[in-house]
Amino acid sequence: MYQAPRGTADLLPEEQKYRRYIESKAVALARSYGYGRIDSPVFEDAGLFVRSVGEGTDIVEKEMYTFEDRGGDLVTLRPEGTAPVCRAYLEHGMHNLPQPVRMYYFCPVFRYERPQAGRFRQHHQFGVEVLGDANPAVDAEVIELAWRLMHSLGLTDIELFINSIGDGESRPQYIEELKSYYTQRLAALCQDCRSRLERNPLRLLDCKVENCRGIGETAPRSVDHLDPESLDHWEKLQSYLSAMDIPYQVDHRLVRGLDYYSRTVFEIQPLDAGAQSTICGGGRYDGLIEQLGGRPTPGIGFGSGLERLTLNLKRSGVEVPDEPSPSYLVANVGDDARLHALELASRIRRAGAGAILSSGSRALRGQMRQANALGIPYVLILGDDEISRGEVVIRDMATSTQETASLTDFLRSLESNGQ
RNA sequence: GCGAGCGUAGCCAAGAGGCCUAAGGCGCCUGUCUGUGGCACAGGAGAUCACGGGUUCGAAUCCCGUCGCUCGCCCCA
Repeated sequence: MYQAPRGTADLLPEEQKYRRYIESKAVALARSYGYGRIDSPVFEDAGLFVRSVGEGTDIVEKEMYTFEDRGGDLVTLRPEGTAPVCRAYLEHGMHNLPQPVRMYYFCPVFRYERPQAGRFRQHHQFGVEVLGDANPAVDAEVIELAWRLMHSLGLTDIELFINSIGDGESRPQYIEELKSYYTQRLAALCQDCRSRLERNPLRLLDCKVENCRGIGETAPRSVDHLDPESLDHWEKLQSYLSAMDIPYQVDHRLVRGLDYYSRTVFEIQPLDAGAQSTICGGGRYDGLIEQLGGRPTPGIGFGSGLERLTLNLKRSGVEVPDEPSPSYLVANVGDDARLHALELASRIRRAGAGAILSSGSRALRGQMRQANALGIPYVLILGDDEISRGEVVIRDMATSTQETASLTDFLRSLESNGQ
């Protein structure tokens, strides 16, 4: 038998309410901040991600689904949400729109990883991007949006971590300093950290190994090596967050695994953090548009994993509303009744209400059971007697009461309710 | 990519070499109730015991491999 590919999952009907819930909250919030939706293709030219995410990153080096299509083009299944939005910004000349341009998206994301709790090969993200405004007030707005999204979902036991990793000017100097600090302590470092030293020095700070952690505590901090403008940006961001009553913690070890970030980076995590705990992560990427061939254009955004959000909703016992059942189930007894039931169900739907046509192959008892199991509030009963009199029995399942009405009256009241 | 645990019907599971033509529960279907749900009782359907190979007179049970899931690392949402 076939199974869904490793690291992928079917989202079954009974799970959809979580996805629907998150989407409706996220859309409402994004729209209230003036964001417009964008949908980009599931696959892109492979080069887009190599250039934006960065050649040395894990994502590009070993996690991308890249293949040659039948025409010989090298394409990649989207491994993250930001680069395609930036590509679209450039492709559609959005710099001619009033700046900044605010966009949000929902999309599947693909990374060839080893699956475990909260980590998949295909997952889904909600994300936002703001392009064309370098002001720290925008950083604060984006972070506030992320923070308020979590709260509107009912996730309140969460923490916000922020850091600044400097810009293209100051970062190389900081990285050099970091390297020399770690090089002096090379003997005490774990194997991974030794290779990180050359490959991705910023990640040294994030090592979980006990020894390296200790070394990281006293390592040079990026915020102490900011150029004057980045420092100003950093300080303003913090004062803005405070002004909006958003509690945050500065985490000097917070770095992110994508090369395009500059200045502000942030993450939101649940308090009882497990391994794959980050439910929202983002940052500023002022050099990215230029990197992709555009004019220098600042940008900032975040991504949030829908599967991880769902996991946390379940863990925290947040009540998510069920998707409503249709109001009516049309039960029928006898071959003649089937035709009339079909017609009645159709007319109910045309009047704008929901109806399920019961398979009349079972006894009425079985049809009632089905209505009960499906949570249908009203059962309409059609048998030979009702049909010959042009009537229908309307049973209210919650109160176990029922009345007989004429079909035309019933449909008329349905239509007037619909308007 | 590395380390550890697990894999018995749609779901939860008993089972530890022969008494397994695999217990029980949930769910599903039917009946008790000739046209009326939720409760109860009775019955029924549903499993090549993840897959492949091996050991043995005999394997769900032991061994090996593969696949999948879970947990940790790495990395990230």
